[in-house]
Amino acid sequence: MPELPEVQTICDELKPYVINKRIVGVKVFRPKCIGYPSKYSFVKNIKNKIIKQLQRKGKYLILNLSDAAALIIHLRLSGKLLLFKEDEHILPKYERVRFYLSNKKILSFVEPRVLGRIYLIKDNNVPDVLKGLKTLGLEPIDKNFNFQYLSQKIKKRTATIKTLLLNQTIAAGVGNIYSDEALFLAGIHPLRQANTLSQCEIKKLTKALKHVIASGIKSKGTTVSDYLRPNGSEGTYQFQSFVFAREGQPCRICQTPIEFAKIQNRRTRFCPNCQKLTTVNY
DNA sequence: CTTGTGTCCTGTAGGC
DNA sequence: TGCCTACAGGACACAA
Repeated sequence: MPELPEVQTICDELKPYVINKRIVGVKVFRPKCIGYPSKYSFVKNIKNKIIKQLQRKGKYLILNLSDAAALIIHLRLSGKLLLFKEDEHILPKYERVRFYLSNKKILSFVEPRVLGRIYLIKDNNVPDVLKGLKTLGLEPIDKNFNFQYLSQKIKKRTATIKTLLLNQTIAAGVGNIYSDEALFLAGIHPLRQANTLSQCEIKKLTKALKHVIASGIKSKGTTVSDYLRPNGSEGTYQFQSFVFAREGQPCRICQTPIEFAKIQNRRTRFCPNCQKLTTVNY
């Protein structure tokens, strides 16, 4: 599932191939994947736009286009952006949208589960269907994401800390993988109520979030099922993860088997020994 | 405002 | 073999 490090990797690796290239054509195989506007307007308005800039905000990838337009892509669970040459005649399975670029490259939006979306906006007018982009909180790698920030966001909340880490208005770009990893590094059980965390624990969690996101970027993301980089290669963070996708395997610190719990209908992995459910006061 | 639950989607895995 | 169900989960709508 693409989170901040995965989307950052995609952004970085697409850049050299798409900046200042013109979108000469587009094919929409699955109109559902166009979140805004209609398929008709999307196809009509995107043609001949030039990709001026690429950036990432939270888990959103933003392609700034000529004529004050922007293409915004959210990969959700299983979305990929693959890049290949026109003359390679590659037809990826589950390809939903395909962009033809002026350098004879094809940018392919592949999304088996059809939850990912592509939006085309104009003059910075963000439609309601994209309001998550406007309400993003700080990203853990932001220098302003510090103890004060996180503490103020969570200290009075009764929800579990895991739930709040997945909340994009609190920690933009964090998803299931990196929230589990950060909670492990901070020694905090994912089911802890946020308002029971000590100052020390929130400080540890702040540091852990910054660390796992930065490590994820260095590793070019985590490949466990769907995520691939634009050239089809895999990320490597999964080889260093402490808990993610390791249920049943021994904890790398204490050998206790990693467990999982369902939190907000999400599978959450943790070490029952390193991450105690009881409040710890320092 | 906050919290928890249901929904969108479809391929895959496991049960029988 | 083949049908069925549960599951994966990010974001959002909605109810309480």
